[in-house]
Amino acid sequence: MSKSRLRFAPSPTGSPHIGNIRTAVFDYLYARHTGGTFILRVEDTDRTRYVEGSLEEMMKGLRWIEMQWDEGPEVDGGYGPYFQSERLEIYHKYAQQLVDEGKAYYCYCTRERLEEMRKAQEAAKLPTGYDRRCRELSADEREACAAENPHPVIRFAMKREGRTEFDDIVRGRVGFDNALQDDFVMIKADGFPTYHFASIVDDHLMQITHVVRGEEWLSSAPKHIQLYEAFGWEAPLWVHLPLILDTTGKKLSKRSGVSTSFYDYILQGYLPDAMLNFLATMGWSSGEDRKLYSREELIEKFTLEGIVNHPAIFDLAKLNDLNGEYIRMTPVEELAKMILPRLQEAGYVSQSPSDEEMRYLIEITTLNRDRMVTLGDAPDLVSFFYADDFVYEEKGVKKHLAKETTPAILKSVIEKLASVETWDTESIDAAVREGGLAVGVEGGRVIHPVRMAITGRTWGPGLFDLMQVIGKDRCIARLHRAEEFSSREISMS
RNA sequence: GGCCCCGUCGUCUAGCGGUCCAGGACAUCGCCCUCUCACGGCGGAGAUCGAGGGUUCGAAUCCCUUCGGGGCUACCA
Repeated sequence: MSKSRLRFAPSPTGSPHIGNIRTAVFDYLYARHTGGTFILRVEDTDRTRYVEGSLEEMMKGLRWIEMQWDEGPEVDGGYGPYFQSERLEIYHKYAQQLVDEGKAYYCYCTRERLEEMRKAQEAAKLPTGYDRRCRELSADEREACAAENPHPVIRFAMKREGRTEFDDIVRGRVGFDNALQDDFVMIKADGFPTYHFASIVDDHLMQITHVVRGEEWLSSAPKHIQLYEAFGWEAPLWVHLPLILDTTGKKLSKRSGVSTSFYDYILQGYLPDAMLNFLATMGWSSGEDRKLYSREELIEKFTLEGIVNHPAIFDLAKLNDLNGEYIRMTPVEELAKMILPRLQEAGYVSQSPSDEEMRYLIEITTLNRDRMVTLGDAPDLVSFFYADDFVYEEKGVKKHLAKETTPAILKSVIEKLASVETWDTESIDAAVREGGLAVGVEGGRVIHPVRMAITGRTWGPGLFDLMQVIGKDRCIARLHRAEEFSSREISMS
């Protein structure tokens, strides 16, 4: 049996969509699972929707999630070119073949006429579709039409009777009445092929074995099947993936509350493997009660039979949970490197960090890892490790700094801390508690004001740990600052 | 409107005639850990398997009908 060949065929019409990447994930996983080939093909047949740079973004996105294609742009595999815009002669040749065989025909109808026809059909509550006016033109008629419209399209002559049926891997047998099918356009007036035609010619020429695509393509499958029959080619296996919906049950879109742009997730700081895990388990299940899969496990376990047939709602909470898991599984040194660029951008770390800066970063990362949902959380989470002039959190001020007793507590803690010789967590712990005891408070009553003084917030890593990392001098300076602030607050009220 | 697909806890799903008065995960709630938040641990609530008919000794699982949701209906993909 020959090797599987799957293609991911996006069109460069904008920033990569999360749903498209999910389709790519399935292509990639199955290709790898079967030891086959993962192909990237660019369906740039619509010149009006072409967006500069979107292919580059797509390739960057695929590489980011570590799904390198075996054939496609920048990787010649012998079946190219992989840009449909560079395959125009091929399409024309095959289109002409069908015309010559009477299986396709030139259509001279204007857009205006088509538009009117559609309106009339809708008004009469009839199924819309081309009325096949040009399907059986005589030579004379054709000549007359050609004079009227020098840029005809080529339409495929669909069967008018019977049914077109096929087996879909995820849905089983699916069938459509041929009488309801449309004589679709194969070659547009500008000479470019439509998706329906180009993808079939290419899939055949590139020896694609499985067509994996979204369910929105299911109803146009009869066109594709009949095209294969007309050419006498063997059709690939069909795999129509369930759609990804938003929380209102509609196809995921801009207005869905969550972003559909794959890039947004990269920017936000989701990890490639978390994203892969998330995307793979949306519409596919191994049958086990499991949530974490490594890339290798995904490849090993992925089967077409595991694809579910009902749509899935995009659940950001689940993605967040997964990402947190992956962040916690990442070794600190590595995690530190991952958040480094974000901290540099925030101005916390220099462009070429010294060893000292990196050591500090790693200590901070260790302390904050459990609280990170995405890498994007890092700058805010660690801000007080770098900036001394932070603003005190409003509710913490009320609770811990605006109290009559606070200045005395802080003063006492400063005193005890000042005499600490070995700045480790045990000594800090002891000093802070002693400082509280000296003025008659203990536990949280002393720790909370100190935390506010050191971090400006009511929550965060263990106080003594973070103080140890921040250092003695800075801690004492912050305590002084808070003490002054506290006295001011009290006198003002 | 027509055609097609889908329908198990709020969400992702397991389930493929009996071991299911339905299991796991996320979210949610409570408890524990604890200086706080988070992590972690434990526990709870949450689905009459969209509904109604069959078939069968027995159905979430098979059949029919019905309702609901979605997709497509372009010289876009």
